[in-house]
Amino acid sequence: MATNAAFAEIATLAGDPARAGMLHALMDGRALTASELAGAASITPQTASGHLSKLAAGGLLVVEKQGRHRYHRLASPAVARMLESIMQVAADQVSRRKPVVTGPRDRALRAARTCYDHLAGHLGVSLADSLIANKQIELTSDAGIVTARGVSLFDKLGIDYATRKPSSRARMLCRPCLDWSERRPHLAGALGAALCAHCLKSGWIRRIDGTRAVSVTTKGRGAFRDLFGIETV
Amino acid sequence: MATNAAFAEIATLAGDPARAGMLHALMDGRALTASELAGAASITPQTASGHLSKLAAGGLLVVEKQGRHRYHRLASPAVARMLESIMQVAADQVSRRKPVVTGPRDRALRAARTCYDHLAGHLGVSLADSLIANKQIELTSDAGIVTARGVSLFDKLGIDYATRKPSSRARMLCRPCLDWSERRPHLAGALGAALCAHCLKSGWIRRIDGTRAVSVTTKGRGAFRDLFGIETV
DNA sequence: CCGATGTTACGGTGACGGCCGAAGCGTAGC
DNA sequence: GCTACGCTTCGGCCGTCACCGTAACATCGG
Repeated sequence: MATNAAFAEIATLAGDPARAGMLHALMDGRALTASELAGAASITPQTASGHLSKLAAGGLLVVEKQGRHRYHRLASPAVARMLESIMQVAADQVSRRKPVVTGPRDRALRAARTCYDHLAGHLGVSLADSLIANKQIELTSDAGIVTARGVSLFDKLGIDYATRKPSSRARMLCRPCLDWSERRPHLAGALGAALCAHCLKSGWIRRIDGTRAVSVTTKGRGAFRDLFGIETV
Repeated sequence: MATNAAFAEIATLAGDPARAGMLHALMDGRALTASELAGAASITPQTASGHLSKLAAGGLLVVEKQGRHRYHRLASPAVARMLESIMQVAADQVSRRKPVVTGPRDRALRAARTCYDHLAGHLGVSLADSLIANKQIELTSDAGIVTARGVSLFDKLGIDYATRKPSSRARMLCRPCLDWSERRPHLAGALGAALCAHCLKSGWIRRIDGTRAVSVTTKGRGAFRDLFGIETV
């Protein structure tokens, strides 16, 4: 079967430690240069270049030329979802072997980070918990919906959660995404992306240098407390 | 980062052609013996044995001893979803290069097959289309819901689509799954699994020997025509 | 035009891993 | 017990691929 070979090819591309590191670094949805990715994967630029051409040839990345820089980005949300799903399975195995190894440098990542286009980490899970507790969304392991209460909340915040809305406004769709550090679902999908964008735009959170981690601003601390009852550290 | 190594390990496990073939064969959710899997991957039993121990050690498979047979099965729905998501990315690349290569022996698979625990192929997509057209479900690329009309339909059929139902019966949750052969979403999640189980239990479809393909019975042909307006060949 | 920077191409080296043949172990049936 | 069968382990062969050094190629700034 031809699909079988293609499957193995894609998985092999993701299977190399160096390439995995680069894909991991691109999971925040931004575009990075070959040198930045080389640093992220701890390899030389020329080795990274080879990997990147393979990833691009395999359709996992798209490349954007801009002067003497070449920006690399995940090719599609489908690729991001694939990486997420692999991380979930990997997280299962890790936690099964070791109780939990909280790296000191991972603290920021575990506290709050972006996951392609939405929020993850303790902050992401807390937000989802708050929305569920206040009956603004409902989540199962497979799917999620926004309730009428949720619709009014997001309207009030001015969050445009859908380009084309389904038939009923009370039935906005969203998607759960298992958090690899918290091991509980956070909010993904179109609504998760819109919420994350709103947090960034409003200055509630800020990206930390070149990582996926984000920090909560003073303004954000107040907003999360007032709107969602979340105390951020 | 430790998670990075674990990620690469999982992806590498899925990346070998032989292992990919075995995982592919296990995608229907059943448990197969080492010999059957060796045949599916076209390798000798001793080679298969090595692969299977690695897959089990990596947590992708669980093994069940039964006499002198050892049955291998996907470890969890999360693993199945991971494989699905890789197939989706792989399908994108395949179709991008070649117009579409319909293997003669794949005909049955493309017509109707199981995808871990739900229906896929032309039949699966047609079912989803019918449910959408009749406003019994709504699907986006991320999520889906069952409408009130859908609830009454599944109640009438006696399909128990959820163990614990969410607050409102009119808002049952389901999940879309991009079909790799049809390239359009079909119905997955708890509802998809329940619907597939009902089709099997009612004798509407039957598994074809040891493959993922299913055939529509005469009884099923009538049921699909009457209930969903689908003409099966 | 010239150096600096970012990126790609090539060749050689080393190691990891898949593959099979042969042999060892456990279970089932006679 | 003995034989048949399924499965696993071991040993050695071989191909593949990641890696880096060196070098060539583009682009930007001066």
